[in-house]
Amino acid sequence: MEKLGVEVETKKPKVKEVGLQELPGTHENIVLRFAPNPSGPLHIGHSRAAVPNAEYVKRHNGKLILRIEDTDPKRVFEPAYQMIPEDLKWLGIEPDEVIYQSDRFETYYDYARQLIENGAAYMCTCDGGDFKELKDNCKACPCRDNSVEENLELWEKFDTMQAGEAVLRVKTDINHKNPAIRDWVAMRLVDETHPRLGNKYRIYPMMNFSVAVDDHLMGLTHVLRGKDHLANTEKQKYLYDHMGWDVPEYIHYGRLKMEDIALSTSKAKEGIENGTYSGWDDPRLGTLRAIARRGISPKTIYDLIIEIGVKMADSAISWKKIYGLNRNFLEPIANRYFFCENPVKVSVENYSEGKMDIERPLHADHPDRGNRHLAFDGEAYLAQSDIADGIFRLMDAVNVEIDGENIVYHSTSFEDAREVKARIIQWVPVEENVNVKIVMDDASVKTGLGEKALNDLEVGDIVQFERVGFARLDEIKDDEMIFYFAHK
RNA sequence: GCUCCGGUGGUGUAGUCCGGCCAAUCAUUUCGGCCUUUCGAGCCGAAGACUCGGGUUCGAAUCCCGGCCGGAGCACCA
Repeated sequence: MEKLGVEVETKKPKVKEVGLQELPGTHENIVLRFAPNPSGPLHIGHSRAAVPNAEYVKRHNGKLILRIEDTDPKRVFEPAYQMIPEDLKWLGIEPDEVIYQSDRFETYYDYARQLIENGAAYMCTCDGGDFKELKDNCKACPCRDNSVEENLELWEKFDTMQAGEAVLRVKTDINHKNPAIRDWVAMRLVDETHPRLGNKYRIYPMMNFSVAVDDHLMGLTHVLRGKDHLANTEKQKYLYDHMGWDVPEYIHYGRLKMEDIALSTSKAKEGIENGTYSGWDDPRLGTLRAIARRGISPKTIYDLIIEIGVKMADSAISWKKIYGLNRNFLEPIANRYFFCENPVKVSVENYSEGKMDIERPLHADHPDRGNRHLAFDGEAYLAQSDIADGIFRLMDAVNVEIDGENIVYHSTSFEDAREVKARIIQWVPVEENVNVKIVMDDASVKTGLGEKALNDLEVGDIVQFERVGFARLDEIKDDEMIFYFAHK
């Protein structure tokens, strides 16, 4: 008995984690960072990195750094400097500090020099191909044996060399079983004009170098990154080792595959430039701003990413899942309205009930929100796709029988409609209505009429068009309202 | 090819480290029913999974070995 008791006690309590696993290592004064390359606005894939960082910081009252990794001028898209913080804000993420790597070149140079002085890095003037040949065969290149003095001399002259003529390499293990790890490049020459630096510098740090220096200097306790950085983590550990720094806790998460939108930032940019897409918020794109425009709640994305967590296995997220979650947010807030696509004006023969003022609640579950009013006096617009032979109930109004071109009054009560199992369809009054366009998720447009109560809406409001789906009001024009379709 | 990493319902997850409380959690999805009124919302209900084969063990989703499948990296990109 006693033995059993001891065994049970040594076991860690199994705490049910909600979504994110507990952070390894310290939970005191944690410092995390989100470090995107400013090549465009944030994509849904970026939220995979941003959200867990922000969530851990929130849970442990830590510090979140937004670090803009703009050390490759070819991959900097200037507007992204503004777009990234905007997109983070939409997600509900406010970094405690924003840092631009392009401000820190002098720092990188200091550490590069230190590394050379320690004999941990060397200037390599080999041809790239030749170096690879040697490296792949576990052979050091001739430059590796140069003295510290020779290296320092080359380092001083680095700035005057031709791009490609030399690089600074960090010594690792030339026999490392993974060739990718062997003596990686820390600094190279770049002649491109940098959007923030102009042509002030020619010596640019490689990502592995600037990231490791910054992660250390900024006191990162944990580094969350995709598993595509696994080899980089190992490379960077050599640098920590050379410098005698403590390594942070590394957490690698798997790839996030998103169905339908395999669109990379560069492809999206190209499509925008050639007119294929209307902009970064084109509904076909997977950018956060496109998703926002369609009425997807940031909370949906945030929660979904938390649910996916930071495990190493890849995951594929589907629109169905996003829509399903988002529906839970939208259902209680979105008021209901009628919309008829490709409206057809119909007159109900033999209708003699006179003018009806029909009231329908803005939301069936929230009567306190009030009612909309729809007038019916024997005529209405119906959606073309709803017109077919049979008995139909114009929702809350009358029941009609359609037979080819003829539309004849059948009855008025809902009970009569039920009795004949009439399908219930929505309609729009002929006197008072508004022109509505709905931009669908494939950028096609549904054109039709909506009820006049839509006039009370403001841009940004999300509604549910009954039997059509949820949509966000994007723009109010003089003679029409433009919605973006979210989902059913 | 080489190096490394994964594999729980259609999808996303919990459980795996420390084997039994797991005939496996929750969400989404699909299907069915309900609803004085969304054939598309809502409500209720149901369906559906441990990659395979060996081994260890009284007992394996969980530990070991092997196969299969999938992914990533192999840049003077990040």
